[in-house]
Amino acid sequence: MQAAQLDAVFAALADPTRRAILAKLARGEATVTELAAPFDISMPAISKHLKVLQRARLISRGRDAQRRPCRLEAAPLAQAASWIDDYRRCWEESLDRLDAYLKTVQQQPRRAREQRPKARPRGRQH
Amino acid sequence: MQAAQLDAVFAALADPTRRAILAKLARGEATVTELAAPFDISMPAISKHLKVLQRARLISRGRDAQRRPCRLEAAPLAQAASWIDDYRRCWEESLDRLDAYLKTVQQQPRRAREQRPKARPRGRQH
DNA sequence: TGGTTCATTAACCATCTGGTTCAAGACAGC
DNA sequence: GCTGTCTTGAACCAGATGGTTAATGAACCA
Repeated sequence: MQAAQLDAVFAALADPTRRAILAKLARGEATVTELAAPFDISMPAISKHLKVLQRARLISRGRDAQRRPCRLEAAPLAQAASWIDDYRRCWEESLDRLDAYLKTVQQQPRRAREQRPKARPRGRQH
Repeated sequence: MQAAQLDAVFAALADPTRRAILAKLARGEATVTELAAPFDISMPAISKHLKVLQRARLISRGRDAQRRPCRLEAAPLAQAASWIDDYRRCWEESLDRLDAYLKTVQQQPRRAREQRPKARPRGRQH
């Protein structure tokens, strides 16, 4: 996946309105007015959001008379997930550090817990 | 995970410089100058990127004399992956459509997606 | 002490983003 | 045709973003 495509996908996912639109589309095709209904913003605003999603190829659009139904497209989401996935090995280490940290911290008085930056346990890294 | 946190994480991931920084951090802690080295931008620009990553809690920072080493933090990445994961059922449908389409088009046996194991990372949060 | 290194802050700039309103395009039904 | 519905386009605005340069802070070293 090219960088620019990843840029577009993550940028598209960074807005709660757009995530909500995707959530609705996950339950099936929908028209623009249907997608707009839950939100308190104007139709052109929705149209812009759809354009962002479309540029990221997260949705595709059809035609049905005056309507332009939207449908969720899987591939870019899968690719974004796959990008994150590449870090799994590293995060799992980090999650292990987190676990260890929480374990040690939960046995300490609360006051000591509040300024953390220096005290974190440092796992081995590669 | 709250919406605002997801916003911050996806927005942070939407920039190629920041993704490259994360990629480097995946191989271990690094100082700001080390992180800046591959890029052709000024140190304050790197500093700003780090602040974005830190606001998204994707990195944490320590202190070592004048240096402020950065470290990858796993949890928010895992949470972002998990958000995307919630759509898996829908995308797989769509990916299946894609597969079927490719099959009819190129008339080749498709031993597709064996490279998507992806059982959700360790059911830790959610 | 004073110089050097590592990193951040301040001030500024151009561009992008998310919203608005008003106008227009595309189509169905009468 | 005319009218109403669904959707997009154009123009505009405020605030965020990604970059710059110059100045400052913080810590080491000699």
